[in-house]
Amino acid sequence: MMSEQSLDALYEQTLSQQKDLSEVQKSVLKAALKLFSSQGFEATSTSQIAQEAGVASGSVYKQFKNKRALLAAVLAPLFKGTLQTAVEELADQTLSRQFVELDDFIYAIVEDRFYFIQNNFPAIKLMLNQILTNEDFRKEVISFFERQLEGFLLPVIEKFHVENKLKDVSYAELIELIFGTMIGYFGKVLFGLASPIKIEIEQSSQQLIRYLSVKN
Amino acid sequence: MMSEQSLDALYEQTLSQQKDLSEVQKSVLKAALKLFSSQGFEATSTSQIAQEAGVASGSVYKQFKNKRALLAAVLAPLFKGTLQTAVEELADQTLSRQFVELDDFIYAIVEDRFYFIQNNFPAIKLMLNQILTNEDFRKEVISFFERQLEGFLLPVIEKFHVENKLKDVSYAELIELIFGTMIGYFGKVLFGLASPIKIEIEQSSQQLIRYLSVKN
Amino acid sequence: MMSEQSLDALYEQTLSQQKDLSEVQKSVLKAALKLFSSQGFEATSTSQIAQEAGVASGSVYKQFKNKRALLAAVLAPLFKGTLQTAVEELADQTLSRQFVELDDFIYAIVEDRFYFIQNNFPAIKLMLNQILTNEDFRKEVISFFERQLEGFLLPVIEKFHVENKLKDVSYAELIELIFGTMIGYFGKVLFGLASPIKIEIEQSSQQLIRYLSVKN
Amino acid sequence: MMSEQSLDALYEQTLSQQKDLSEVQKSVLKAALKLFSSQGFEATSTSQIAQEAGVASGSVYKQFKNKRALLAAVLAPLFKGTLQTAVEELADQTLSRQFVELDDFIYAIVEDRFYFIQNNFPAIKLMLNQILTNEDFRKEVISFFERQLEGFLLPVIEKFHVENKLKDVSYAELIELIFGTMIGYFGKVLFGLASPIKIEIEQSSQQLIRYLSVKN
DNA sequence: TATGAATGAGGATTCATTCAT
DNA sequence: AATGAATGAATCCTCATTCAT
Repeated sequence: MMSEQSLDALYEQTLSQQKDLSEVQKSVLKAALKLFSSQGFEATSTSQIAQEAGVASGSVYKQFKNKRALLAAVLAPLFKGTLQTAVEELADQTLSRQFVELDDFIYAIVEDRFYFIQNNFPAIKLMLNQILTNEDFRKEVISFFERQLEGFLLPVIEKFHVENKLKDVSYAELIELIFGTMIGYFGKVLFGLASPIKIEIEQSSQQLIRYLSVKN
Repeated sequence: MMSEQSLDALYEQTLSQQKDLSEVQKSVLKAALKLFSSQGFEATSTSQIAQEAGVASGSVYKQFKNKRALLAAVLAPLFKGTLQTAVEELADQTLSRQFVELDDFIYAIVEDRFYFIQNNFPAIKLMLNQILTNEDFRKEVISFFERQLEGFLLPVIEKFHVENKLKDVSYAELIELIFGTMIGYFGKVLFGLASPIKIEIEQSSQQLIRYLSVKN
Repeated sequence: MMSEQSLDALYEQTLSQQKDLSEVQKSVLKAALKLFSSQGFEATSTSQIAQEAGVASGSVYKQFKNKRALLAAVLAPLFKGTLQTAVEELADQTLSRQFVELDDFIYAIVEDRFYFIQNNFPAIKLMLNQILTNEDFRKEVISFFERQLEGFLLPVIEKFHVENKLKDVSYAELIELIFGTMIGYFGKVLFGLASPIKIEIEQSSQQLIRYLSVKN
Repeated sequence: MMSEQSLDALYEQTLSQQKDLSEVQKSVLKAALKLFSSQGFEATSTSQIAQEAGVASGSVYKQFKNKRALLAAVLAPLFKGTLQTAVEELADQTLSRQFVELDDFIYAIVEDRFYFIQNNFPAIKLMLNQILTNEDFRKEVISFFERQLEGFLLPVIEKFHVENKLKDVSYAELIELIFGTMIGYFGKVLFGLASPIKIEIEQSSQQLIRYLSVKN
């Protein structure tokens, strides 16, 4: 089961909560995400965004001070609002399910994150693009991930360690494993090398389980 | 030991062999790599490149028809010349060493590729940047990797399969594992999460060995 | 009497009919005609045009894709619209007047064309400039002239031949005579050697009459 | 600028330069004439000329101070040398032949000038191009023609007037007739409308004779 | 002397941004 | 509010010209 709402859906929520964003502005954000993601930020012109959104070029500047602010508006909710929400949802959900078995927990994480990647591919691509060319943004993303993951991963790990179900891997090692798995899946999708998602989830979670579970 | 020469080194070689590239043009290429990699292609102006290279703006266009051709000149040798050479060197070397043990082979690959990533980080970052916003380039990279890896991986895998040292994993699975490992390391370096390279090599190769060796 | 409206006048009409051409763009066209004509196409910079038109340099490109398109916009109506209209007007007029005498017909043509040349000197100069350095343009002009002249000259010639008022000159010979007369007048204006236009018309038409009329 | 120096000054310069013009420089002049004439002055680059001439780009500047001076060098001899010589030759020849008949004189002039036009078409085209876009150059050409023609035409005209063989046309009218005939022929060649030159000479001279000779 | 690499001013063109309607 | 014409700074690129070799 995909626990993850698509970013677009969560986003829609976020946007409706912002009463000062008109339908027009929402369509601008949507157009900006699409074009920034596929062409890159610099290679996308504001008039192109306006055209894609079906509005006048001047209208882009009604809510967004400039092109940079539009980029921020496209990205900021991604992990200032949406991603955070998504992670919290995951945490709540995983905890609420009271995972008894490590295997189930690992599978749940992988499933959840892979669907997240699949559903939010354009936004993630755009984020990566920015990460590659913006030092400050890169740092912000890092600190965000660290804070988010730490908050919900540590208690669960502690639990499985205590129950002697998890091999003796450090927290850092664990982060790297999860991180590497996600990046690996993203890369495979990017390069068109990915199998159907269910198979990918199966393989990746099995791989992690083999590596992490004391049963192996 | 690291068999990999840094791209810069191999590049330097390639450049010296190209008698039609002046010192000025070499410095232009160097400046272009640096700036394209750190800022992105679109966000880098040719005059900025000229300034970084310490030449006049017009000189950028002496050997390179236009900005795009300069990008190609920065990237093309990366995997049309250098990377190919590097891969061949690895193949020669691994075969020549007549690896008896799978563990040694895995370790050698990981070591070799991790050093390659470390030494050529800017160029790889730039390549990734292009991959994210250029469909054709993405396809070229894919086909390149496929051709290169197939050529030197298949025989070795066959050998270890025959010797019953390698678990029953498909070629595709193997590729994904290696691919994922490399992307994972690149991502960690990108995010500043990487441990010292020797430790990373140790951990990643151990992980792969545990997953691939029949001994486990 | 001058039957010919000046190209500028006819042009103005054409422009007003084009609702998508703003006042700014009309002034750009006017400035372009003036400068292209006096300095040549290549020697005129777009910023010079903008300055002459009293607009920003970027505004030149609002309606005209590029400098070449601006040249086309300046020239195309000249003989794609206006000249054609002018020729048709002449044809209508000459036929409607039901010229009884060859002398009157010749005089009417010369008068009409000379006024046309006088009133559209800059545009014709520009056209000539392009003819000298653009093979394709030259061919287009030739085919245009041939089509236009044939359509309205042949019937009239036939009439006068039948009436035995016109000497036995071929159509080609006639074209050359008219052509040569017009070129001759243009050249004299260009070199500042022309007498007042009424005298020029008188002389040139008399010359043609002497050469063509059976009465001589 | 061409117009800065008088044609006379240019002529002197050119002459002295042309004595020590190497084969290389002659080929540069040839290339410049060819390219300027076919593409126009502005549209022709000096490196293109160098390539056409088979020399290094810097070599173009060895004898010619700049591109403008090269244009001058290409054009100046055209009418300070060739045309002048031609006119003088014509004068000598016509006088030496002691033309008894006006018809022969007219035929000789037409024949001479038409061949001149045919043989020097590229240079004339280039000259015309300059005339169209350079006010000063235009004026100089006019005064040159006037001076040249006056010198050798007036005596002959006087002769035929005295002999009562020439109709009562003014000198100005005569100039215009000759001028118009030449321009007409040039235009016809330019537009590809010219018949074989012998026929053109025949027709044009007959036309002039009919108009000028008292016998008609 | 001849070369052609290097220069940098200048030109075409784009595009983020503003503002009058 | 929405529009889109107008702006002009910035960018890519060319090319006349210079100069060290």
